[in-house]
Amino acid sequence: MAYISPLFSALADPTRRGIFECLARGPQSVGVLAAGLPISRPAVSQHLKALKAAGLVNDRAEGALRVYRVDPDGLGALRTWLDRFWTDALDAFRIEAEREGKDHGPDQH
Amino acid sequence: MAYISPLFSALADPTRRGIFECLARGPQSVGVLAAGLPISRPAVSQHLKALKAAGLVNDRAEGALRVYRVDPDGLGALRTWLDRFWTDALDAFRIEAEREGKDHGPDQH
DNA sequence: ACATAATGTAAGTATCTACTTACGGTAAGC
DNA sequence: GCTTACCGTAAGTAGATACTTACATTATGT
Repeated sequence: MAYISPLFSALADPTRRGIFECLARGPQSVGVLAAGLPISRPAVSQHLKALKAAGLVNDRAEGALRVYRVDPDGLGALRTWLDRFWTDALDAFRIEAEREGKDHGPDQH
Repeated sequence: MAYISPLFSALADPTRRGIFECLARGPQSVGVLAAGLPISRPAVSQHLKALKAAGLVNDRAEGALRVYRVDPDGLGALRTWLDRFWTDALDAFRIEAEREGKDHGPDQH
């Protein structure tokens, strides 16, 4: 689970997450993405680089343009982590509830 | 969806995510958590403060100790975001696949 | 009341990060 | 070939952040 940190780091920044959400509505080139944002185009390139390193997006050359799109594998890894975590937390809750009920229940006067 | 950033930020740091994963195996006090980590106890307190601000953990006083535990609402918010995103991305993929098939399909000589 | 234990907070610091501008490289059009 | 368009990278900088030590606060035990 060492490759999960870049996923969270990539999605932690609001601007970068906005770029990712925009790509979720369909593939897009760097220039078009930058045109709809209040930051420079190189900044968008750097964000896309981070998203790509995290496995959240792919890129392919399309003529002179470079089109980025969401990579489902990245979201899949996040989903896997979250699911495993969800079950662990629920198990802990169940165990804790049983322990509370037996050993530390509220005093009935 | 403005409250999602602290969630990702909180889980982006490996140390803080480790604390959260430890809490997923059951509630724990600050001192015990710090004893199993290579950082100081105040650092653990600060991480727990961030996790609490993100809605990922709760804390309750238990005598002189302060016990922290996972708050399922935080994970639920993450799961909701991820699910909505998952469906959006899949829709975009389907639409893109149809568009590719009609307008830009590979040339069959 | 006093001492001890457990924790949160304040202040300081080194590192990381998100941006900027400047520059280099590749593809399309004349 | 030359220009133009699109993009990535390099270098620099202001702000965020993850730690540290020192101190304040609250609860338990004698």
